[in-house]
Amino acid sequence: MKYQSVKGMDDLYSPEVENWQALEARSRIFFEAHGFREIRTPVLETTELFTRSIGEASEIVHKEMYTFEDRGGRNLALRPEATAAAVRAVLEHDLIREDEPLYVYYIGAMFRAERPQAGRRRQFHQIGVETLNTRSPANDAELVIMAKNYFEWLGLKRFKVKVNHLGSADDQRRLTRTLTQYFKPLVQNLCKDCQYRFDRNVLRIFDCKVTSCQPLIEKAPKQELSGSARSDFDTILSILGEAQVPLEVEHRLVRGLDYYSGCVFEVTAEGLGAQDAVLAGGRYDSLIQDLGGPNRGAAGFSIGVERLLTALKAAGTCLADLSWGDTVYVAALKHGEESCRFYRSIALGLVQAGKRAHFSFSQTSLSNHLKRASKMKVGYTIIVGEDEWAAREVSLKNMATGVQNRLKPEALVEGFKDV
RNA sequence: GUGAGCGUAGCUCAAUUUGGUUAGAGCACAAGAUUGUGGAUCUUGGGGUUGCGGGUUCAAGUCCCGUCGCUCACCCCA
Repeated sequence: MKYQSVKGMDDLYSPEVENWQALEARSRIFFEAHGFREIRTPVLETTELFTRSIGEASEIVHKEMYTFEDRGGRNLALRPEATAAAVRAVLEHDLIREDEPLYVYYIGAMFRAERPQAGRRRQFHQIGVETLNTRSPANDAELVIMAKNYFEWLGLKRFKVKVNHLGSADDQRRLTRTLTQYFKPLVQNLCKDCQYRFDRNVLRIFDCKVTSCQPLIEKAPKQELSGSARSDFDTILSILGEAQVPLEVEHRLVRGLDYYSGCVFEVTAEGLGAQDAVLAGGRYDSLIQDLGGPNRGAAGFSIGVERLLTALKAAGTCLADLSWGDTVYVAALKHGEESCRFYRSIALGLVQAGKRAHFSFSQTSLSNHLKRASKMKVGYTIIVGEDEWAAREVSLKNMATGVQNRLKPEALVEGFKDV
């Protein structure tokens, strides 16, 4: 085979594509019902937008971005995520009003040059929301509650909600200091990856899954929230408790994008393999200002579409109706210019009747036509053979009951009632 | 970027203890039994450079090397 799709980038077609269509449609309904409006931004942005927002040192920017120089010498990147782009667009068009929160959502393709594996593609898709110009802990809690309702509404049965609070900037600096002190004498006992993390970002050691590191991590000092961070997190937890969101406070939950600042959360689902996070998000209070805007807080989350569809499938939930019950199989046995016009009028009648039509021009026996129609599980079959053609009529057959009527094409729409 | 596993028909897989004639089966597809009436059954049929290239051998789907691709995991993340 000469050509194939680029590694980690998939083609999508029926019947899988119908699930995507259904998920996108339902997500739009859900988030628009919650006051969010869609924002569509280009897949290409200047590389700097991402190095600024996600962080120069982050893995994503460091080695996973598709970057290139265009003909004008501009450094561009395929977006690895959408939050920075959404904020850029909102600032560029001055969409933030003084005392009004701005709710936007997006659906689209993201790109990261990682080695593909289960739940990880180089082109993948996210559905995400951003609540801009918000500061209150209640807002963060609402996001988590909305996420929970969204998954339940879609029919995802078993999922876990994990939350954490990264603390104030001071808290984070202090934790980094104490962790560095704590791990310093233990470095040689840590795994190779953790030794690397120790040098680059101690907080990441919490992500380690190597068993030999676990005892050391268990005993490591936890984040001690101070002042408003403490009270904000308490407020969030109590709202989520009232809303009966079953959650786990995961002190080890740290996000890999530098712009996250306060409350962070994650939803994991079953049946996903090693990459089991289906949603992740949190507060990013300094990003708007970092990108040249006013000092306004914000929070949001994004959902991995591929992972969500996998999890829904594992949960036995089917979003798309793939039945062919409203499809009409047309056995077009006559060929020629005049019969072609005849078929076009039939097609029009079917559209008016709200049916889908599958025209088959195969030169095969009627018996085989009906065999195919049966296998496709269509609701009706229209036969136009010698007899019908001579009278310029059609035979309409109900495949479930076997009832069949001869009709003029004009009477076709009404005819569905009688078979 | 690191590691492991796997590439045989459209799909899922076979092919005796390092090898032995013409690489098989199920599903799917197509035709017929039924020349204008379907889902079952039966019969028949089309389909393959065994991913690609090289090597060892009288002989390679099978063994060796390389290469490409896929998968899973690490890493990272949605």
